[in-house]
Amino acid sequence: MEHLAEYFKVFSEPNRLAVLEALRQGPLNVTAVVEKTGLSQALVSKHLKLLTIAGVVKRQPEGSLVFYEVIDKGVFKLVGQAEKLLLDARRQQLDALAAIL
Amino acid sequence: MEHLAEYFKVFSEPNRLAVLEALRQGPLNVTAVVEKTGLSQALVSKHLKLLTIAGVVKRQPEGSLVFYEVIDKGVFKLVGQAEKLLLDARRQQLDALAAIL
DNA sequence: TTGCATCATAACGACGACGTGATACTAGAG
DNA sequence: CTCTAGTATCACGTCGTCGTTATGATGCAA
Repeated sequence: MEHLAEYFKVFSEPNRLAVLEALRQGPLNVTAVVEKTGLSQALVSKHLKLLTIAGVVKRQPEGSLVFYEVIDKGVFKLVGQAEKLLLDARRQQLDALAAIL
Repeated sequence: MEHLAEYFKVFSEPNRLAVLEALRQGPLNVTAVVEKTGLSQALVSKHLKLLTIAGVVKRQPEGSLVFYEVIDKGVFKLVGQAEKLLLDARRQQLDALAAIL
């Protein structure tokens, strides 16, 4: 249960999520992720390291570049599910509000 | 994207996850959750409030008791999916290790 | 070898979340 | 009305994580 919470924590950070999204369409090297997200290089490196340790992303050096790739694209399904639940939660809250007014 | 991260954050805490699990089989009042989880009353109250604000759980007072209920049981699907991905990530890491040794 | 990218790490300060203990609030029993 | 069980909230200390700046390490080209 603690491990599961830690896994969720991987996705609980906006910038980390942005880094993950940058990798949705395929492998990118660090600089490419930096340009695509607008985050600082040090920060991108940190998040990529976390994602690697979490087993979400795979690190592969190629010459002087280092490419990162999402291992199991099922993570995007997880993200999509969360988005859906988030929308439903919003609707429910509006409904609850409407029931009062 | 920030909101999505916040939503993930809801599930990124072991005790909060435990509170949620306690509600898997149906509505419970606060004391029941306290007994089922072993957490302090104040802490359970806090987590339930968070879950309510997040729209995951519904608060319904009944007499002097207050019952909480999971609104959309799809959240358990989300949790299950995360568990699956977590397991796969573990396997992948072992495979990566085996590829080196 | 020297220089220039690319990437990783260290040290630091700031901010937020967690858990606890104490206290307020509420509804119903007596 | 009073007392009690159930629930919510407050104040506080603690700890983790985030982002930045600066620096270290690596590979390739000239």
